[in-house]
Amino acid sequence: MEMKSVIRSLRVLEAVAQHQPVTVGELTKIFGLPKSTVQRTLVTLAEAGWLRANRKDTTRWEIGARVLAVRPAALQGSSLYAAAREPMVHLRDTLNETIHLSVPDALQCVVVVDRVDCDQAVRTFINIGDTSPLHATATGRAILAHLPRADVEELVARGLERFNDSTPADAAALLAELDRVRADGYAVNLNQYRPDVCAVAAAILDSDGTPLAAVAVSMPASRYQPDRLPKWGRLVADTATEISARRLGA
Amino acid sequence: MEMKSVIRSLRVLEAVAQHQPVTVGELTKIFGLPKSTVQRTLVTLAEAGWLRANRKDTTRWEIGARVLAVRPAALQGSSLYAAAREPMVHLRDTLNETIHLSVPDALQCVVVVDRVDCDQAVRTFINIGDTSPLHATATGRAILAHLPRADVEELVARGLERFNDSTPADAAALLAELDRVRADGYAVNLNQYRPDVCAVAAAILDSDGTPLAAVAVSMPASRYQPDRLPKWGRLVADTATEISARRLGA
DNA sequence: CACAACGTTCCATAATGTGGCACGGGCTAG
DNA sequence: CTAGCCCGTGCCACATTATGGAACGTTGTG
Repeated sequence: MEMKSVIRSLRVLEAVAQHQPVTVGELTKIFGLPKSTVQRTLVTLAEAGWLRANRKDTTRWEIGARVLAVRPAALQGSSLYAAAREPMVHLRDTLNETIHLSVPDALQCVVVVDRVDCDQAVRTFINIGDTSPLHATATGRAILAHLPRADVEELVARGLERFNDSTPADAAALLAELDRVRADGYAVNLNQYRPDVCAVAAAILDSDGTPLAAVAVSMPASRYQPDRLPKWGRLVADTATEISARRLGA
Repeated sequence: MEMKSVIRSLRVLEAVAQHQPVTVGELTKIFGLPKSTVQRTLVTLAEAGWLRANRKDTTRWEIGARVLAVRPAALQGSSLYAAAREPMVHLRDTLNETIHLSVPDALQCVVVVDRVDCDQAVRTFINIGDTSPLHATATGRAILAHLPRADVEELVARGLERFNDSTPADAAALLAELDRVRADGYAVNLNQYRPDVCAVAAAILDSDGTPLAAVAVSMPASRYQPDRLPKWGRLVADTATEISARRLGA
């Protein structure tokens, strides 16, 4: 409602990130704004260090380095990030599936902040920065299971979007699943968000028990084997515990 | 010169990143702006998803997750980032010193984008997002050595800031050093930028030979041993080569 | 209990961003 | 070779938009 120029500038920044390196003309088509407005916005963002002209084609714009100094608190000082790296690589080596690290964003969603790829020919593909709903994914529920009951109810009150038949439909189903997550120490998602994607996740906790993030192993549904779940769940949970411990020890 | 509100909003965003979680009052002290202006800016940034209220203390603001979807092209798809991780950990394990990954920012500076810590009691401390000049650091010169002569001259023309007596003073000194870097395959920095910090770095190249980034091992000057330089240089250069290869293979 | 400090809201003011237009350079088709 | 086109860039009168002082409500403290 306020500061339209700021909001618009940030949208432009996001568009540049998506299409970089991009020209003024391309952006005017995306936004339907006058050329001069887009141009001015780009110059301003560049002046602030958030954008820069491409070195090879100076009429194309790309994201500048300033962006890297601005990171969510969970990643600040790289404590979570650095602590997670080696355990994630180890888990990938053990399971040979893609491993993700995600952080919650204010009860809205979880965001993928890091990824370790496997070398399978068929594998899940999720980008750093991608978001997904808390209630419909293994990562989200691993985190939800460690949040106060009130927060879960707030989330339920906002409505649980369904992505297909297996997405938890109501508060009861979700709460029962969260109980199971707490009992087992890991969360599971079988095609409940993206079709054909299964995942097993566990929460990374702060010293006071607050869930800071979650690690997950995700795979195509075709490679999911129910009988291996207890073992995989334990491995993921152990990885999360190891990361929590390293973060606090550092 | 233009769009003051946008520039100011970005400064506020950066300040929040530095001090998060932070209150309106603290920010007004930092900027000397009226409370209402800061407040409005914060709400606007939050509306755009770049900021959010802290969950535990809703009067404190912190960086939102949206930021993570906006990354420089060099890191896009995380190919560099993911490719670099394991070789960096391996190098750290071999040398037990802090390892950095940095990317150049448009002939202006290099930015640290990743870090693997060692467990030494005394160690170098550089944050992700920190920037340093191209001509005065090992990382910068490792990259400069692989840029066209014209680019180096452009940089020289802009002037070479000196940080202490050992910083390269003129074009001749810098060009001679770059020749040495190309011959040896690694760059060295002995207290030329930050006092008491030594580093050995090597460039990570794209398929066409463009330098995309550089890996560096950095250590307190007290642990630098000249006789080990050839061996360390070779290890760092091998790590850079390995990262280049992994990135292209992926 | 009263004061102080803080986050939040409101609104008249003018400063600020807007976008139509025009310029110049590079590219392509005739 | 040149005419026509498209693109990035710079300008400027207009009015939309952000500004910041002042007032309000709440919290915690002496």
